[in-house]
Amino acid sequence: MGLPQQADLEGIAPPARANLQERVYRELRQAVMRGHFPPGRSLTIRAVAAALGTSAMPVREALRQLVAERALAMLPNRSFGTPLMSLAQFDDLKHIRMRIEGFAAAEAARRIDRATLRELERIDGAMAHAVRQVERARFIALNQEFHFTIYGAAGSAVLLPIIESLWLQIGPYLTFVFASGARPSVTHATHRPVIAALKRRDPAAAEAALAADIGEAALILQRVASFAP
Amino acid sequence: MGLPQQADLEGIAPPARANLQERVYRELRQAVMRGHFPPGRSLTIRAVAAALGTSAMPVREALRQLVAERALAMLPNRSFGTPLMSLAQFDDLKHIRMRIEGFAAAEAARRIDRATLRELERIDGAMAHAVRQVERARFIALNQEFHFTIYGAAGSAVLLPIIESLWLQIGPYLTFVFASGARPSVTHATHRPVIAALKRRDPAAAEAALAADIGEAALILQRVASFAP
DNA sequence: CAGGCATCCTTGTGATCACAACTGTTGTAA
DNA sequence: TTACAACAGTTGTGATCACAAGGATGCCTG
Repeated sequence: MGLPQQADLEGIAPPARANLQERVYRELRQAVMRGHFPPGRSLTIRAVAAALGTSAMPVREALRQLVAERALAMLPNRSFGTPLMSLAQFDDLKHIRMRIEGFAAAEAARRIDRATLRELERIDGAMAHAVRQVERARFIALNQEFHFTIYGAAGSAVLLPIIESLWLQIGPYLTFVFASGARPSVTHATHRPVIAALKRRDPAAAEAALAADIGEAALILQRVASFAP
Repeated sequence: MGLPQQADLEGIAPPARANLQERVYRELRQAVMRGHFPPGRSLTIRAVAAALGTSAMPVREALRQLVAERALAMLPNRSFGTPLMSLAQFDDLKHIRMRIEGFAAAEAARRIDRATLRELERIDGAMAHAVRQVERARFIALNQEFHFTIYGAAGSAVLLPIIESLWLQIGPYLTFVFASGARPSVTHATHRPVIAALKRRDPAAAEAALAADIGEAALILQRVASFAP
């Protein structure tokens, strides 16, 4: 009965749990992280349910899950929405990101293999291409892929969800990248030292280079974004 | 109509939102963090609802929220429960904790005020008392209060929920403290250098002392706990 | 006595309904 | 014209029901 057990089947992806709630959650999560919703955007259960063609049940659970991850917040009017940060909060987030993601980069420098390094080179090349074509959405997706390839190489199942939560928190502010004419090529420039440090297996340099990348990106965002008082 | 606005009312606690779901969430969250549930303990929606005298609705949302914070996990049998870690995962968690909570301690050393320092002394004294009386539950609560007083002094709204998530993840392993005859006095000894470093406003020393405290505590837990293969 | 199968029970999941709190608007009266 | 009250609409929240998927249990048969 059935195919014989094969070693290939080790550690394959979970069956994706044909869970409606899970699908709604993934959908909203990616939308937030890719900057589809501006800061302060309010999301009502019924509106999302209607947009996705489901009932309210899966949506309210997905929204609540995203609140727990700090991707969304409960507005004072007891409604869901993307958080609106003050400049001080944005700065706080930037510093924590530099520290935690820098740490992940240092760990990655100790463990990364050749195949993953080549993967980073590939993404970096694709980003340069996306810059020329001014495909901002693709650029943001590639940037995300670049960073999380490194964080994945750090090999910590504890660290990864933490970093994802941090990215969910800046997510809404990526909308300003679309709105403004900011040249994303700067980010590309800051990626090169990261790759170089990883190749040299230099943890301290990797940490510094990645922190610099985050700092640069935050500086650009700070210029074009608007903040809560 | 009503009382005149007073400056005293600035920044008071939110009205606690007489939310049933919120209350269930808080209850379960604290139970997990205080080590009321052993690793691998399964929690069914209906059982919790019955225990709390509510319907299933608030409970399922609270459970899902806790899954998002890594306090609970979805067991392969599609049921909720506290996570069961392997020794490698426990070690990973320990290292991330030492790094992130150490960083928080370093920040706290830069910003902590005299009143909070006195508060730490008070908690430390109470812990010594609890040790003598072998009140393990009280000891765990005080230890939690000690650490989070420091983390609160770090003054980062981004860092605090991250650390709370880390504590939720070790929570179940605190049950072994109750089960075993482990002497918690060691923890008290490692708290003294932390306080000393904070008093000296020495970030590096505070980070090292707090990391040492976490390392010591994890070592004790490692001895008495049992892990997944 | 052992193995396999049918049955029941438990589980999470999704939908629907009723409700209270709040918002914004509209209509009326001074 | 303005102020206030009533109302309609929207929102999250909680309860309840139906259902499919597993898992366990017990019965029946060889």
